Amino acid sequence: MADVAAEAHVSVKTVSRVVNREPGVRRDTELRVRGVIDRIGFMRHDGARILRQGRTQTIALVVEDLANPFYSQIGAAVEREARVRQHQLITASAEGSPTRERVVLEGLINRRVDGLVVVPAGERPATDPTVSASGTPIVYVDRPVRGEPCDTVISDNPGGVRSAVEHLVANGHRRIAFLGDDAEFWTARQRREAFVAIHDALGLPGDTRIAMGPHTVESLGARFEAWSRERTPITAVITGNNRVTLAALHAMRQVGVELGLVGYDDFELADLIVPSVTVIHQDPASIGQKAVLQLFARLLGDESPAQTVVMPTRLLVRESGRLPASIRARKALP
Amino acid sequence: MADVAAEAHVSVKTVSRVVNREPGVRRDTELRVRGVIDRIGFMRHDGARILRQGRTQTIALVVEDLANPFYSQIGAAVEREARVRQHQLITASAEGSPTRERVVLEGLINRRVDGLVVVPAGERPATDPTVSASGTPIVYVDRPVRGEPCDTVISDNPGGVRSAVEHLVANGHRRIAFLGDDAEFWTARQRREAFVAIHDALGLPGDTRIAMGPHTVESLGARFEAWSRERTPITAVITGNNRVTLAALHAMRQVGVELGLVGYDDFELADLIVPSVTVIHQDPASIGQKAVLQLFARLLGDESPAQTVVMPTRLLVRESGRLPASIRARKALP
DNA sequence: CGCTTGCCTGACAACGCTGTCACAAGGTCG
DNA sequence: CGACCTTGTGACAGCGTTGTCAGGCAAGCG
Repeated sequence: MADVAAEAHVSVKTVSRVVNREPGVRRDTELRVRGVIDRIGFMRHDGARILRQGRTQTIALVVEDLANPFYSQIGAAVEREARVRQHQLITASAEGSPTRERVVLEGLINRRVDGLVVVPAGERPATDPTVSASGTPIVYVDRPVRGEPCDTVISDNPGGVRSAVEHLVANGHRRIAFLGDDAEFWTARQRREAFVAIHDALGLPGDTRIAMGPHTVESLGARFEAWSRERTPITAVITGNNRVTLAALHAMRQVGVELGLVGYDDFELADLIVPSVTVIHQDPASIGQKAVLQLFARLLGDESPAQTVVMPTRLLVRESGRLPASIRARKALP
Repeated sequence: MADVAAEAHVSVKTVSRVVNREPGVRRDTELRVRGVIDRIGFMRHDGARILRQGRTQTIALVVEDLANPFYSQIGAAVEREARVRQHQLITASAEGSPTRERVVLEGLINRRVDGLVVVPAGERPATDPTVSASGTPIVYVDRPVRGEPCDTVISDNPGGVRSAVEHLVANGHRRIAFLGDDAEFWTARQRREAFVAIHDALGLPGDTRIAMGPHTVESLGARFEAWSRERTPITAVITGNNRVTLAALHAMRQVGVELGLVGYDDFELADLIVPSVTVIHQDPASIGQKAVLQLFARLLGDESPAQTVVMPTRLLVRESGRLPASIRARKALP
């Protein structure tokens, strides 16, 4: 900037004014400065600008696994919203480890990102002193954290699970199993609890099968085979998220069992599988968008109490919730 | 840092030394400083550090659409590699527009990112003066750019397409169509050209059907119907990327045609569809990783000539390449 | 005892920008 | 004709670090 100033016979401040389109620069001065800028290819150093102004115009997104479509869709939405607000997005992955999450968050706060959208790995980061002391606004997504209330955007897990169970029951299923992801995840636990609650409320058989992850195709296959050998086998499963759904589909195919299925999370091609898969749909893009909106509200000075937004889910009814033909036949026998 | 210094009765420089674990600080001084740091919760301001040191420890990834699994897998790989090298990753989307890409790249260069991994929207960004003048190392991914040679990581498109055509021919297909994505994309064009070349080399019928995108389920459905009414209808299609494959699958289902299919890009559940989908597999994670490795080599001073890495593809043979039963029957008739 | 050596520590400038304030020149007004 | 405003411009400090260099002090050496 000093070079430009010297070349254009003005002060650096005037160059700064031109670069930032500040008013109060005479037309011919501006043109002269612009000419020099173009000629020597000057580009403002945003690092210095940031240091001076205090705002980094950057927000960060911390997720578990960027390759998971659920998170990548959130990521795409967050990036888009950030971009239209002239902010850049740093994406970081904690790979599900609270320890790594702490390190990642500290790094981001050292960088003075203006705000954070976080899918928390553990459940207590809110009380992490370094993070909360920094005053950086955070919006949590998909899972809440313990401690004082924080801005959070979650899915209506109980509602989603209820719609799934009711749908299966309406289709004649009575013995329904729940396959949740790792119980370490709050989401997995909340969905399991919702499942148990609605299951009891509907007066379904008491000896429910519930299995929490991590699941593999093999482990699920073995489980399905074992279940199918029982006296009163289950006829349907509800899977706790997209990972589990995919594993379950592969496992069913592999061991050749036929079960009713409703999966949490929609996924590409769910409608092309045979039978097409009924899912509890939650829209990751809306979730991400909602989170960013809340974050920017905070950045603009919104001081209202922390807010938890529960995003509605929608049951996308396809075919997999029906009572499989083989089961209908078997039941008709005696 | 000044606060810490005052509190610990040392100079800011000593605090700096402690924070950065520089040698040459007496044990008790260090402990005293650390105590104060913990007590008042000091966190180094990386912005200032960056300004002073010149390196931002940040790289950026510019893609077309973060929600597309192909890109999000690249993103996950790039983020991981960046993280292990103590760098942060800024992800940005240009939404396929060269104009927006220019703006995005300028923004990133203003931020002085240390390096860029770019899936170029247009074909000439390399010659963009602002970008090249900045001296920021760039590695292009998935598509090359025109102009002087640049570090590039691309997929072996001709090889992939050839394996697909040969596979279909080996399964008895003779009349094969190619459905490419928008011809604006280099990848789409290169795959089309490879298709034409191998098609001719194998002496297949000359009146090949080739249709470039953008495609929708509806447009493809109409096309399939029209094609099926011809005197000598095609029996198989090759789809030019994951987007097209998905649309084609939906379209086939919708209009009820049965065609052989090989798709470029593997996708989740390709093996669970009926018939399972044979694909040309390219590994986005390896592509992303390769790109980052090259980028960091440049950052560490590698001055060797620009390099184009062609990543091999692998044909994952499933069922969709077979001659559909209906067609076999029809052929047997006369 | 004076001199060198090595170890700690601190003063200071600089990284590149922008906010504040001051100032000059020209115009307007009573 | 002086007081006052408006417009365009520049000097300067300071954002929070770190690299450089210099200095103080104790130990080692001849």
